Amino acid sequence: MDFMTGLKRTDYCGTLRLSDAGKKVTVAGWVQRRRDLGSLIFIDLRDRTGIVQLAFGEETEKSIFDKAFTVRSEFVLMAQGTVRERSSKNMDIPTGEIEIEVTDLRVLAKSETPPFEITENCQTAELTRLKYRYLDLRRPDLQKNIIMRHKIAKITRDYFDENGFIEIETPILIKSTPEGARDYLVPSRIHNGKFYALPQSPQLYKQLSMVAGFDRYMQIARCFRDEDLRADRQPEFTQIDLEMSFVDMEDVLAIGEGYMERVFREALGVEIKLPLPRLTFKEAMERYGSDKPDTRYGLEITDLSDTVKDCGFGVFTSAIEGGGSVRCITAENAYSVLTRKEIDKLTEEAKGIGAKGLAYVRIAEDGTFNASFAKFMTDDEMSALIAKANAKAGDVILIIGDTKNSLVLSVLGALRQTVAAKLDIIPKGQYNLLWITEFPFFDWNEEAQQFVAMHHPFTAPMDECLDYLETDKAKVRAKAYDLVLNGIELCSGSIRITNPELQGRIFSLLGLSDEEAHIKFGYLLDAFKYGAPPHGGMGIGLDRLIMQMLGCDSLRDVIAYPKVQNASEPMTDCPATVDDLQLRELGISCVKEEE
RNA sequence: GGCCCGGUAGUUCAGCUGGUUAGAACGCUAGCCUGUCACGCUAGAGGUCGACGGUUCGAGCCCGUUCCGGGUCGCCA
Repeated sequence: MDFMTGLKRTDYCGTLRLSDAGKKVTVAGWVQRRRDLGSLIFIDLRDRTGIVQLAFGEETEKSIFDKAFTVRSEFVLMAQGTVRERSSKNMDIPTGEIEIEVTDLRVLAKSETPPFEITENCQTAELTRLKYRYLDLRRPDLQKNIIMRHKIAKITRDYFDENGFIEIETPILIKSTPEGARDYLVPSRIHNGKFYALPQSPQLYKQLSMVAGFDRYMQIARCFRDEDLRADRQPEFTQIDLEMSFVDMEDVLAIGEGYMERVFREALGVEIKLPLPRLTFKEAMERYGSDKPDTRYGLEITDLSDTVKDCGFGVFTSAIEGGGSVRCITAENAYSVLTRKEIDKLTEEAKGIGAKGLAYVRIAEDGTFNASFAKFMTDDEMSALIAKANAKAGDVILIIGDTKNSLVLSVLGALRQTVAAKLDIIPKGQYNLLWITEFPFFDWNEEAQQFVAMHHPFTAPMDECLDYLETDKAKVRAKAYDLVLNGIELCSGSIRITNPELQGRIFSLLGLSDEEAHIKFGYLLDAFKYGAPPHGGMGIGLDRLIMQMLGCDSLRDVIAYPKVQNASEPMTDCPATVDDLQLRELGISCVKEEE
């Protein structure tokens, strides 16, 4: 093995061009590939900027040539030499017009044969890649993603700094407030039997920072939730956390969408048109069956209730009589894709989410149709339905009826996504951002048989809803808003309650006694006694934003060291057991679960 | 916790109706090769078919259990 003695890197591999010809350079990097032609050897050397070709031939000193012969993939090299124009050029790569005629070569580290090739678009199983994440991250596509992440973080800090925000670090070891998601707990050695929690978000600290007078706060904050993973959900994730004083909802939305405009322009060169479109929660649910609709495609929901309320099909009429509805989506030109077999799959999906069944009408190109319920309907009823659904030859109508409206809508919302994917009608390279506003304040929790806060208990109800907080909870809307990008929830925020009296009222409506409220949030309530400015804010999911901007399917592609589905990390194999001594110091006895 | 999909050389995969010694490509090793750039040619090494149990004369293949991974529902104030 060699040392770097006497050499200092002058250039990155991927940056050299024909204009550098004749220049004496020193480069450093990893061996992408060695091509041995006998008395000619070429080595592709790679660093984070790209690849450059090192050339060894008859003009090369023998000891250098022999060293080049021993080099293998992923060896770490430093090479000094002269840039020269190639006799045969490779126009497929940016440095393909030149090569380095090597005069000094150092092998700084050898490498075993890696478990997978370090190339773009690697097909290797993700688990293997994650076990060797340091090799995976060496691949150009992940390098690109992580460097883009850095760039976006930089733009973020610039934007909020320019808008008067102060970055404040809030603690990672905090008090557990067991509501919402499960907390990750950290045992205390000094206080045996007591625990810290890792923050699900810096919510209360940022509000306290408003009481402290910082006026505008931001933080690129790590957040933790001990819940099951999804492709777009990691147990630890990063949020651009914001809070602003003396603002109403419009001010917060303006800052939020200004940020989106800036980050898309500077990081991607994409222009986002402002103001962003808005939908109320109610409208989003009725048109798309989701509070995070993907508006890149249509397939909107149509209410058929009026059309079928007197028809002969009992499933429909009883749904409506029971206080529910019958609604559909009309999949255009889906006749050949949505076969009986495919519709059976959709039916299974619908049932999985709680629907009792899925009715359909398939209209052939010649205008004839078959429907699962045709025998219960007259011809007139059927044509009225098809007309209301705005369906034509070649279309497929998918219909859900139920006594519960919310179920009808959410099932159609799910089918809408599945069908769009099957029909391949989701445009690529499009970024549909929109705000969802006027969220319900309360959410009925079936399990607990009580109303809980849909957002969090510090969210302010809309002014016009204050009068029926006690009398008609289902109608109360909140000053809460989400930002949705291509069907993914990107941000969530609200204007907060700063009136201690109103806060007390909300706590009691949520079934939280004064005493409980005081134990859990006493410090916040106390703080509000000393002059709390009106404030509100939001959290922007940084990982999800980057994932969408880069067109990735999984958060794991934009997080350097992510967790896998069972919340473990394959490389370090955590979580792991600890010494008995460590447990004793913490006053913890490990109880193994028995069958 | 439920459901769906997957697990065969280092990697990506094939493996028929259960039937000889489990194959291919890439990678790896060695030799040859003066302009390659997915270099080429020749030869070679490399396998507990995720694990355990069962059915069978015989299991990579069938059955059961289990582990691991991916997706999803529940869950995620």
